[in-house]
Amino acid sequence: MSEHSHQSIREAIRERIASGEWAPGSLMPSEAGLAEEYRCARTTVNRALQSLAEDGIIERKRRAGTRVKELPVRRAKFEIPIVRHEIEAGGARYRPHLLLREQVKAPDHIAARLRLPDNAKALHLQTVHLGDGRPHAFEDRWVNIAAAPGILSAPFEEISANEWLVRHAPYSSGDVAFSAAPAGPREAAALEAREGDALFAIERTTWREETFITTMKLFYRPGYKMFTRL
Amino acid sequence: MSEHSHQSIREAIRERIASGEWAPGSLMPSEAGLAEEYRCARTTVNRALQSLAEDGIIERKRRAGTRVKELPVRRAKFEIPIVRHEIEAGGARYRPHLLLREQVKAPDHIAARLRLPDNAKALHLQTVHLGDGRPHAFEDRWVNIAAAPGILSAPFEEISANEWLVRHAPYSSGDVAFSAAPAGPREAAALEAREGDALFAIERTTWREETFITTMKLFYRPGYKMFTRL
DNA sequence: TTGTCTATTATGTATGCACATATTAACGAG
DNA sequence: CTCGTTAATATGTGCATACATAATAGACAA
Repeated sequence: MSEHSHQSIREAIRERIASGEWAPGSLMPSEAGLAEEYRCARTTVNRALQSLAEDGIIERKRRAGTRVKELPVRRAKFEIPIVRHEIEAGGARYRPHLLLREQVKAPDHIAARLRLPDNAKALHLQTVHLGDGRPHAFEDRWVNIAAAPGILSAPFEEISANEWLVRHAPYSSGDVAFSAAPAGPREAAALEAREGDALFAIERTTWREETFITTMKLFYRPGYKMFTRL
Repeated sequence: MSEHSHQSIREAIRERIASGEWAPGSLMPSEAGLAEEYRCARTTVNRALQSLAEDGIIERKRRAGTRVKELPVRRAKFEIPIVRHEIEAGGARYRPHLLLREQVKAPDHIAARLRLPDNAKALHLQTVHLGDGRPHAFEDRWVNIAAAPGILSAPFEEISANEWLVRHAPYSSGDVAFSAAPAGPREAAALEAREGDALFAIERTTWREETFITTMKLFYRPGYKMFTRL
């Protein structure tokens, strides 16, 4: 009878929701009630319900109680892929190949995104990520040099810019955008694709406190898919 | 001094990691140690650390202790977008427009994905999601009729198939794939785009227990981006 | 009727404690 | 020195309790 563990209770409740026992939008029993039903402490039920709330399955409000979400917006938790891991997971040998490394004044939209002072130079990097020598993704990156001391002498033939930055300029937050983009001449050449091919792209900008560190756009080879589970 | 709340402790620790106080890969103080430092119960520190572990920032092992991840794989939690919400969030009026509704034998790759018995018919739906009358996304969906009783008489002129299914055939799990695809004649016509345009696409298959409910592919209008935050 | 105050209630969270469990380190027998 | 046993230790988790906080319902007054 008593399945007392926040995980099992979580799954039991989730199942009861899925079965329709509590309709979308309807009020569920209180923590105290469920605790009695499952013969466990309220703390345990609380943990189970908080977990379900985090996943967007239920909604909780003080005093008002817990209710099943009308439209269970599934909050998928997925990992921002690290290119090297993707490639190695496929059994291939990873190698980053640096195509371009220059210090120049960044174009306006990049300077704005990194909040660079006027006329400041930034580090511009272009890399192809290779798996067993074949192109997997093309990366176009701008780095705020002031925010990443030492980057000018980093050995990007051995380690990718991403990994160097993670180790030497830890960031606290960032934003990400996923999109589809047609391959331009640059991307087509780097990925051995045709101009105009539909490429899956990830843009990412990261910062720490008020300091912007880097912004990049990653174009995957044609046909790439990013998977996750609900 | 004593900031005792799992949230504030979580942020404090996160900040200390970001600042480099504990290098990637290195061992952090034990829960007991941190509890003493922050003058709170071990339970509270435990909660803070579990939360950081969920986000992929630290790694914990019994007896071995807690260590900062070498490559902090950021586990971004983001919401699988609901088209209606996206459109309404932009201030536009949402309307689904049903282009096709047929009961036919599903093509092999669809039948396989839904685990349909041989020669079983499935419900095939094609919908354009409109915002203020302009196309926002094109949806191509197959539904396992046996898993969604009543769907044959659902009023898809008023409610989108997605919302009908969420309410009447709750699912417990699913998988999702993001990709880029060139617009075919169908997508181009529905989205008022040109053939070959790069479209952002989401594929989703959902099931409950062992029963597959539906599989669909959603093509967004050219230029669409999906945002999230780390 | 309308607005304000108050009591009630469900969730949020901190605490101290006990015990479970995985893993490592130390130890001892051969 | 090697292998297997045992002890030590950090995290995992449950419980009872206490109090905080938000939101609501109800009482009461204007």
